[in-house]
Amino acid sequence: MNMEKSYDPKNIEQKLYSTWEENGYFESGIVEKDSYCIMLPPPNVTGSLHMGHAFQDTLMDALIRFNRMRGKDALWQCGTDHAGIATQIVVERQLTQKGIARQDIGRKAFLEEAWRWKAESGGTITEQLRRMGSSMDWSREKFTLDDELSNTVKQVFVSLYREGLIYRGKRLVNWDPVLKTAISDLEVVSEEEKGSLWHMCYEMEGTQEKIIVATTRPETMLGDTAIAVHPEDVRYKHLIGSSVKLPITNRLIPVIADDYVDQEFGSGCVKITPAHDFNDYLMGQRHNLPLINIFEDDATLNENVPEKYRGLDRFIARALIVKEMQSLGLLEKIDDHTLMVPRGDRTRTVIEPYLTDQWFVQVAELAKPAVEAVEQGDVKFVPENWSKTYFDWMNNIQDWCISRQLWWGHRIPAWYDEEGVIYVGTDEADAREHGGVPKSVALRQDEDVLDTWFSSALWPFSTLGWPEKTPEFKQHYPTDVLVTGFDIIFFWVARMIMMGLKFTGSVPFKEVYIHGLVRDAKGQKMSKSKGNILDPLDLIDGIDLSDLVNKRRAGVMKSGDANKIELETRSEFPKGIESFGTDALRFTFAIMATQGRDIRFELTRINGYKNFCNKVWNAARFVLSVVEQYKGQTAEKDLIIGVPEQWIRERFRASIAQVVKGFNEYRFDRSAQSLYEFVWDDYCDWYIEVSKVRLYREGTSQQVKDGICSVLIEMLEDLLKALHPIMPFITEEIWLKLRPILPARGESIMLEPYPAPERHDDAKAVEIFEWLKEFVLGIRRIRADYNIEPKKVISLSVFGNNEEQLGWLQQNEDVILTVGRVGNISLAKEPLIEAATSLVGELTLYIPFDGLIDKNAERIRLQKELEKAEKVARQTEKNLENQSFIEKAPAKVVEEMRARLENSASAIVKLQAQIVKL
RNA sequence: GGGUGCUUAGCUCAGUUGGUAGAGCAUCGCCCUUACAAGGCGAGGGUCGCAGGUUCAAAUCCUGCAGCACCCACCA
Repeated sequence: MNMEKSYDPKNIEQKLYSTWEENGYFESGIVEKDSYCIMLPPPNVTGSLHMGHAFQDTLMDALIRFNRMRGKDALWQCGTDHAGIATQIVVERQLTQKGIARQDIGRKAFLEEAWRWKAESGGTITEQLRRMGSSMDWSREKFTLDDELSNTVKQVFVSLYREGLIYRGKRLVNWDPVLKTAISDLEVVSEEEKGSLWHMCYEMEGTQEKIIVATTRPETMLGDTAIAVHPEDVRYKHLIGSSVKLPITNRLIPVIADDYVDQEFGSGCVKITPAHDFNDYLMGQRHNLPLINIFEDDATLNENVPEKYRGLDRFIARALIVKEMQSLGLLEKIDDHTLMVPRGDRTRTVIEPYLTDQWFVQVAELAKPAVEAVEQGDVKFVPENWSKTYFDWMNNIQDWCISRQLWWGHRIPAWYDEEGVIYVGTDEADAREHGGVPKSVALRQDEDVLDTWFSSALWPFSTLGWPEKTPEFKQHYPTDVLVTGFDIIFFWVARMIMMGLKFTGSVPFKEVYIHGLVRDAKGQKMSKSKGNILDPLDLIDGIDLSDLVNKRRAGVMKSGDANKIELETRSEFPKGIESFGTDALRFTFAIMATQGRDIRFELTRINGYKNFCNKVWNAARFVLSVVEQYKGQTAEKDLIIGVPEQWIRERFRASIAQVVKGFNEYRFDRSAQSLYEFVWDDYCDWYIEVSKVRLYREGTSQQVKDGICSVLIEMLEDLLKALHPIMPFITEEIWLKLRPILPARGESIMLEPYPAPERHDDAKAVEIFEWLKEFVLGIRRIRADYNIEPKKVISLSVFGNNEEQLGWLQQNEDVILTVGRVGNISLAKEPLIEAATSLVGELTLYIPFDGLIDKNAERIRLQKELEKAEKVARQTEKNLENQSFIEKAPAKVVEEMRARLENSASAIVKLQAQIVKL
């Protein structure tokens, strides 16, 4: 059996993945087994994998593999999203570089471009998902613009429309003047920015009186249709009902009273622009004010403003308005002011409230059952506190603007006749039939497409073939868990719950696991523009410094920033990034996936877990070589299973119980931690070391040797299986090498049953082995404290009259002799003086000075031990002297406390005596 | 203006119904011992953000405060 001396993930991973995929191991069968199903949050089809994906995919894959091994019919439904805005921006940018605007080539040609781009780059992310080891069912891969999914979209749209839950109307919406499309509230991000508050003077009509209004957007004055004051404001009460002459346009507008106005802010007078502000719009409705739209769709000024301002950009117009007001002597003052500026999440441009015809979903009615589902626990958020966030949003939910003035997406299935009457249907024929429109009447389809999130909201059932009653839908819906980030609870999670309940009658998933954000080592959010992103593939394969620098510089806009980023990158990664392999990356994600906290990704951590991979690799290398050398033909029933064997089995049982619990509770950190400790501390540091002694020693019977070999193998296989959901590649690679010496097994570790936490009744063995560990540690501490050369063989004396422990000593003498580098062990009839001392259970072990140890040093060492014991004694005494402790604390705790005091007291006596003698 | 999370060793973080404060990395010794130097063996290091309260007992429960981060919200 040949294994390289150290683990090298290169070459192994991709080969194994191809085998798995080719053999169909990822595919769910519709079989007589319980389903376990996860929906992959579909990544943008033309996107590429970032650390957030890698993290999320690791967790999902761990769950899927774990449940598959536990005998479930596991389906990880995968696919990609057409990502309307994001993809359209990319394609438009490509056209712009060729000097073409999308309007030049028209809708049809543009869509061909977009599909071409999808074909070209659509494989990137799916290939990267494969590199992560993701065991998703590729045979069922979907795309949101597939015919099947598009049909679902149309059906849902038509059905909601006919029920009156979708309507079209002229409303003030968030308008992105760069993309020239409406966007939803969620796609607007408000950011605090420094700006100004301009105080402008308006003259009253007919009197000389002036009033002052404060505004952050002077240019919108061209669309003002009122001035509002508070009805109780004594300063302005007398003006209510009179008119103001709006400067520049010289229109007359009324002064109105509305208690929305805050008397304390600014001057207490508010200019009202109903067509360009959400509050003003509402106020306009209350007071029947006219709406004057002053913008074109690109936010240049339109024909409703004085001629000199027409065609100007809004910000240029702003400056000119301020200048003109100033020259008219109507600019009172300018204050610095920080305000929340609404920006588009894709374009970062300032969003305009803009009056247009759009399609909306009336959400309140859908939200109600979706809230109840979470209240009743049909959907559970993990961690639980996210349900509060969900409730807060759902209880204040606004109608959802679902139309986008884009081309890439699901075209709205609505048609208009000459008079603009709307006919909705799954296709034109259906719309005609439903609306009773004869063939002779020409219909034209709505130009707009649906918000990408509309189709995403249907993902859990559209991918399973709904509305057809497919076997997949029956088997896998509702799905088990949705794994996602908090940032799309509103965008996606809430909407899936609403749509799922509305159309399938049940929730789309039973649990929602919300994970944290992956940040850089300094705790900063990773972003291209900050130049601090790490590419998961670079962590897997490694990257040299110059490539890394170039990659990071490329994401940055300003060249000054790029230089700064280059410097930072060079100091943080002086040698670039070495190759860590997928398993190390995945293990890092898993062990850092605690709940309710973001994770900081540090190279030191992943490096540590790469070492862990190597540790597993070498343990396996050891087991395989040792088995080859020492294993005989002992029959199963004749194997001698010793104390260490019983102990390691019990340790595994306890560990695997923790691991299973961790997976069930989405505490991947605990599962991973528990596995790490078992493999390294228990299996490698103790069991393997102790096994060596007994295998290498002459005179060990073949039954014992075969017992050891069989448990070495058994534990190795079990730990590989236990680790497999987190580290799929290395575990498979080793398991395949191990398989020839295992009883009949299947083709792949991923199809093997997950180890179960079976009961072993090995309490005694555990007690003995833990005692043995203490004994060895006692020797090691003395050796280390006195710098006794590791090669130096020492003698040992033991004093004590605990027959049981003396028996353990005798039974395990060989282990102590070898692991402790001890030449011989003798029993002392009385305490020794000229020796270093260590207390182990009821026994005292002595290492005679023999010139190795200085008497004074030993006295100091014992003094320290004594202080420790005294501290414990004081603490426990304090408790036990307290009457109310004895009365009120549980008996078990009191008992423990007594035992602890007894132990420390006996240690104190022994240590004091020894110190005195010295 | 509301809301959520965080504050524990030098760093990054665990700490599950309250019952002797833990890990990894880093640091300091000693070892290239035939699975692994990507390793082994050992050591040092913490008034658990601050102030109160509940309790026999508080890192853990309650209240208040401070700092940091994030989310939501129409103050011109």
